[in-house]
Amino acid sequence: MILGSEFYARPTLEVARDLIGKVLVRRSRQSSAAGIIVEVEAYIGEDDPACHAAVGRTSRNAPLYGPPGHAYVYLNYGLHYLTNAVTESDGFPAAVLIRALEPIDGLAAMRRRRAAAPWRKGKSAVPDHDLCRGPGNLSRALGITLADNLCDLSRGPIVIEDRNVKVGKLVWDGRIGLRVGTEKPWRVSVAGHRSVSGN
DNA sequence: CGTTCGATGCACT
DNA sequence: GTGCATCGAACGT
Repeated sequence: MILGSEFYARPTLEVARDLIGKVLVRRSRQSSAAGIIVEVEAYIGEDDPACHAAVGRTSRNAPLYGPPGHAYVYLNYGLHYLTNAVTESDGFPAAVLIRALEPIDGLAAMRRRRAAAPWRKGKSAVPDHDLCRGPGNLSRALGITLADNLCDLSRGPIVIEDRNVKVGKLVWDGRIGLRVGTEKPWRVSVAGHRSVSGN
């Protein structure tokens, strides 16, 4: 069952917790690729120094201020697309960053897209459990680009489904890879999962 | 093991 | 001009 906007129109920490174990799917022309969400981070409001909305509303972060249940995709470090789900109410800037997936569908396409990265030329194949490990990696594996920014998560090309997947115990800790706001325990992941980043 | 650092593009000051 | 919500290679223990 595909999650509708009512799922996202809630406090961001609840949405973050409930996204663990859901299935992120991206459909392209022929195939579709999917994985179980095993790691996310919450970014909440203009008072959160790590949230893009901390600088106020700009053209880039405008999706954060829009209706919940839409994608916020942006280019980071000039190299990586990062994928977020917009949460809370229309007008309040908040989102959940999808940081890692356990690949379950479309592995061949994932391997092909990962291998196509310029820095992987001549390198060995990516192990399956690393295909969607890390926010930049999962976006590349699923073929997510700026074209997916603002897409309706209940209509695609990116959708998130509840497939009644059972996952392990959840852990909350500080967000990683940030210069500010690392003290807030707003990162949730499946304890000990191989596909979780930052280990 | 651990830590450091370059690649790379664009939003923002 | 500055600084990233990253990745992975290249070092040093």
